[in-house]
Amino acid sequence: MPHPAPELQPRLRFPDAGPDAFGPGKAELLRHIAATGSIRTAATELGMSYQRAWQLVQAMNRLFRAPLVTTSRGGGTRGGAQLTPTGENVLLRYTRMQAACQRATRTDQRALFRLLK
Amino acid sequence: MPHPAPELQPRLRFPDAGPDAFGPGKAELLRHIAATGSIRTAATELGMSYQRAWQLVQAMNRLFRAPLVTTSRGGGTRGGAQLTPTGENVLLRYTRMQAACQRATRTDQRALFRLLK
DNA sequence: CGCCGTTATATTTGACTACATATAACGGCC
DNA sequence: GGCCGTTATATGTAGTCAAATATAACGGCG
Repeated sequence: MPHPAPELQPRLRFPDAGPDAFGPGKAELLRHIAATGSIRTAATELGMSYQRAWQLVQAMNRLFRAPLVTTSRGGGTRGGAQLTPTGENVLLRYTRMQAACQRATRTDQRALFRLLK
Repeated sequence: MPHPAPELQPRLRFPDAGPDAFGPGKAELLRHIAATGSIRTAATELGMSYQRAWQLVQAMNRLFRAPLVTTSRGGGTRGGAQLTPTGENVLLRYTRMQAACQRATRTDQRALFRLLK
């Protein structure tokens, strides 16, 4: 079963459709930053430039009342990045929302995929 | 109660994130075409150019096995556009999926909105 | 006080997108 | 066969966006 049944990953974005909104891209970046402790490493793993990742982090931090990611430069650890409690909270809820949407739309998803070319 | 509680409109797109994918924009266009019987009128109502609407219709028709919109030119009716059964089906299911996602994520939505700036 | 890998910023270049503009084609009806 | 409002297509242009490039700043540590 190479294609276990095509499923759409619901792409939730908020608060609007603009490019600064929080969506699946920023969520994925957040996951990698949490796992690696570095914006640069996360960016490399996702195949995007450091600048792009940095832009996204800035946009995220500006979007919420409190920053989602904190950073540090230099020192013995050579700097790095960590998720704040707010960041962890946002990531947790977003992930849960994705799963909930997936569950709630499974039947219609399959029907629609059968209509695709 | 002017703002009855900010709610995110889940922006479902499939089959991927590309610009040709079916999402809320094409769904809305489909609704207006169904209501007005004209691509041009629908485009005007949505504040977009006819060309843009036409591009979207083309992309939709190419995406699915059967076209979602049929068109006719000239004649007594001066031409127009209608939804095919497939078009009606897609629109129905997409609308239902939106509503299901809305329901399934209400709690997390509110929590996230409280964190926004 | 220099080493190091990271964060942080500025600038330029090229590609892509959106938009306006223009024009053709259609075809029942009078 | 001309009228009409719509569908359908082509083209040039401006505006926007992504990527590449280059460089500065940081600061614990040996």
